[in-house]
Amino acid sequence: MKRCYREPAGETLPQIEAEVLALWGEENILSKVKERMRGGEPLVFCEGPPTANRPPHMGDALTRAVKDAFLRYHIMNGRMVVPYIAGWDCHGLPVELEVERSLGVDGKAAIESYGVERFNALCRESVMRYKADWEEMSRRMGYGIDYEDAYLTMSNEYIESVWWSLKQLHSNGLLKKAAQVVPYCPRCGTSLSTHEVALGFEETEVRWVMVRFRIPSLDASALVYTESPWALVANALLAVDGSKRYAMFDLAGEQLLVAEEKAQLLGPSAKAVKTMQGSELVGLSYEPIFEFHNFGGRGFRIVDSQDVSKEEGTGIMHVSPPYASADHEIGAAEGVPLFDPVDDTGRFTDAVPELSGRSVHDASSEVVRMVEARGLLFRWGLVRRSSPFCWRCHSPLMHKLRKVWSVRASEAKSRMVQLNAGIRWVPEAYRDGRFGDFIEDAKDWSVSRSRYWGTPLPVWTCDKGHQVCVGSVQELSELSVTPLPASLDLHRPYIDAVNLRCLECGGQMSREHHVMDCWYDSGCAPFAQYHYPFENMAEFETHRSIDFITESADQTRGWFYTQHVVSTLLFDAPAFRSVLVLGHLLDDKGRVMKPSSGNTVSPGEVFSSVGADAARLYLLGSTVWQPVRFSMDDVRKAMFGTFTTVLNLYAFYSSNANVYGYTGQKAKERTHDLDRWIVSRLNSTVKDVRSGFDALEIQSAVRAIVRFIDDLSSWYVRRSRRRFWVESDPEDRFSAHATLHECLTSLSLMMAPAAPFFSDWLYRCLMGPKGSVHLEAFPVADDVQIDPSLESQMALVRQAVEVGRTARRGANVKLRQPLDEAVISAGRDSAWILRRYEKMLSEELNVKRVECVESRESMVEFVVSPNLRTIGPRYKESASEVSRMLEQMDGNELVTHLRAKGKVRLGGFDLYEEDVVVSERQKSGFAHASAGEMHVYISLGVDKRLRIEGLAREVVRRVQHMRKEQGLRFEDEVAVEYNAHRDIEEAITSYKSHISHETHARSVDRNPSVEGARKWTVDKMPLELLVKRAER
RNA sequence: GGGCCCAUAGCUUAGGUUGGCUGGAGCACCCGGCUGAUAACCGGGAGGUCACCGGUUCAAAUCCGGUUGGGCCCA
Repeated sequence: MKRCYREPAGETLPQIEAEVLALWGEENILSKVKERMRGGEPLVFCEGPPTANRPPHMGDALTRAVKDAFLRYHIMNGRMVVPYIAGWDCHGLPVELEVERSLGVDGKAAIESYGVERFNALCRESVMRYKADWEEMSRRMGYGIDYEDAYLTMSNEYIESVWWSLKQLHSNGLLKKAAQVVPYCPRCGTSLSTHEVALGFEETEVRWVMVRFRIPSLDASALVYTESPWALVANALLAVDGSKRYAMFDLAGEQLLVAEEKAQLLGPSAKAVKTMQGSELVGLSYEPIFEFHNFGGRGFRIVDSQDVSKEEGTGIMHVSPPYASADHEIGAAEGVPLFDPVDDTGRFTDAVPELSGRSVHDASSEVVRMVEARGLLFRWGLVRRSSPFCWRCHSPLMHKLRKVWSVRASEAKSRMVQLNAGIRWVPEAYRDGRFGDFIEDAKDWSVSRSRYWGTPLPVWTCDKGHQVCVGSVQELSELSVTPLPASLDLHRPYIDAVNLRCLECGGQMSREHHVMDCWYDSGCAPFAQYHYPFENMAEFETHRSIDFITESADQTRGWFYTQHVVSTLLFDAPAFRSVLVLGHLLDDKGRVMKPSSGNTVSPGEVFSSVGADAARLYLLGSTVWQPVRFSMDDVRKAMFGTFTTVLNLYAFYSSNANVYGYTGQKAKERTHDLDRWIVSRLNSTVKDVRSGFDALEIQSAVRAIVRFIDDLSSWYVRRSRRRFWVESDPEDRFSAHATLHECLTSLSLMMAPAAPFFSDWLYRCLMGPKGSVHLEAFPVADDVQIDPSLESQMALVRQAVEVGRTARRGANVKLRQPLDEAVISAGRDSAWILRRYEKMLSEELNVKRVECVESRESMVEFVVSPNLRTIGPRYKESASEVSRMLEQMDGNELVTHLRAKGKVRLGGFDLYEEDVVVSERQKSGFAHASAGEMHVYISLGVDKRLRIEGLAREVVRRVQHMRKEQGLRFEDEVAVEYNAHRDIEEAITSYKSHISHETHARSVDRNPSVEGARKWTVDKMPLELLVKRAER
């Protein structure tokens, strides 16, 4: 016989995936998908570019699974994803650090002596290497997107788009250079933006000190608290809040000055001697702790500042202008000359001979000693603080005055808030919560970095201070003093060699040696991925905003933010319209997966062990915006059943379809309840899955699919089994085959976004190897096929079956033993429904008859006993006679009478309802179980006829078992020989044709001396069986 | 110290917007069934103070307030 369908032969999920992956490669499936979606309604997407500086981990796989499922779903629905390309974040400190490490060099001086050209070449190589790792992982997990045309933030085209944006900002006054106190990494020698700082908080112990500043005119010492003792070296001023009260305290004979409200700092023994207004202190001079600089006579005074009130401490703040932004503002306002004794590596210069060459963080304890040596240390201690570290090299950060370029994000605060209101956030709380709060308080964004591997800041200046911000390669070439080389790499050091002619004075201009914050690069991705505005004008102009992005929650201050800033300033439009924020991936113990904790799981290992689809289905079935706990074991446990069940459903389908020559023809009208039911369930499921995807609640889509698989397996196929091979009713057989075919095909389509490999494998098995599930449309629910009342009826039937089986089990009667009768009581409506399914119920419960009743009264025996509390006083000495008579009565009869008439006359005595205690007893001879209103009673009597039938089924079962052991296909015929106990023999002879039919036996013969037979015991009776493949 | 999110069986979790019959599943465990899906399939049992305290209500896992614990973010 020609077999139309491939029959599974023990393939595992990873094997199936490897097979499908190879097919996709051979067929170049991606180009077919792209071709298919051409002309569809655009869906603008942007891959949040992973930084190609480390191998991908499982958390990255989660993000990609979500992106992929989303895109596949919409592609199947006819959307055209633009631009449908991968993207890679190539620049920045992370990459440089990786190279520094591999070269064994540390710091900028070492890089310069190694050579920027060679250094940047290595950076490029490093990026390409990690990019390859990422592509490998992404392809293996089925992330369908164009990797060949991926955007790279290091490409000349991308850089040109970034330059274009910078020129727009520059000409609108939104990109400016100014001296600012900024977070600074001494090791990396560059400043960081506020949101970069946010990425690197770590818990550490910080040394605090309280020091004395002598104020000769008061004959007292001002107490000052600080957690950066080293900055005392550059102290220029003290500041108080003029509007506050201050007090002088006497403590062990010493006069100490602090804010009045801070008295508790000094302890109970301190006595206030005198109080004064802060403004009275302003203008007083104090004795400097150190005199490394004299500040031209403008320093060592007490000044007034609003910033003091915000400070923790004593209410008196020491001011060291280069190391805090508030301090810098105060210093500038007071006209204090700048004194910055710290170099770019964070070390003290020769201006502080005692500390020269020591890094500021190391020097704190030495500074404390120096203060102590001068007798000015009041107290010190350690405190746990979460303080900022460099998000990449983990050096402690400092604040430092730098000339930096910054983007005036603060000027667009309110517009950013307005535009954010139109963005759909999932979960919603991010919009006004974490993200909304952040943009409401947006700070200027310092974007220049004094580094090497990055988009060069395209600003050139001449001797006269004229400035030009170049916005394209074309413009560069026009302004260049010498012709540009044919293929100019826009990176350093090549770009540094390009000098421009100043249009204002004709002088020569050279480039500012900064590169851009790599977050600025990625913030430009929405338009730079198209090389806008140099190419693809239409693609970008028609949409402006991305339709959908998704990344993990840490991008709230990262990519989500930088895109929003750039897009608001440049286009006055939101960068994206909807965003799904993902939670972190946790390990099996609920801890965050981090390379530093050593608890990461390698995606490759997961995919080859349990399969990418299983991992995907597991991840996508979780509530992805909350932290997701992940362990390989969980994936195996949770998903193994789902895939093997579908695989076995298909195995069942294919073996039957092959034997009966069914090849996928459509069903005509469906009449069988089970067919109509599963098709209804199928269409309901399609609805649920769609609404899950549409609402960005992918987990509810996945769960609906899993529920359907369970219904298909545990009810539809189980109940329909025999229909698949029934010879007598080919119409019905056809209907069953066609229905299962339709269910499996739709299932493969529904599973395609979440499990792209297995679904395609299944689809090709069902529909032929030429097609692919990914070139098909996502199923559309047909409302006409949905029959809610049928679905609820079937649920009722399943409940009745479950209760009935519980009853059998309670009485310890195996399902294989046929019984006479089941009585189901379930209330009027339910009984009415169940009657329709009596045949199904009798098969499932293996009874000859099913009776559905509305009340269970007939199944209950009433037991009556006398209530002596009322009878006793009334009938005195006759009471015992009344009791005896009562106990002999038929309970049911008595109760019926009593309930109808209200009293009963018994041997001359009147009895009322109150005189009779009625209790219920299950009718004997029945097993009983109940659930809610539903009660099922099953008759337990087994007469000879039932016993013989049961024995016949035992024989069938054993023959089937032996067939399977011999690996026979079910169409193979066998010859059976037996020798058995008399009773079993009687069963075999009575049911010979049934047994032959069920087991495909050509002959069933008794043989008293059968050789090589298997010995069984059935109900303590011997049974010897020999099953051989029948000769043709 | 502030903000956001979370807490349901041993584990993973549904339900919570819209308060309402007995709080559903899956895994693991124990028990069983089926036998033309068989290294498959199906069922049952046990297991819950719905974190805690208080409030609103005829009625709270659900709404409100607080407490504790956890996660993330910030200062």
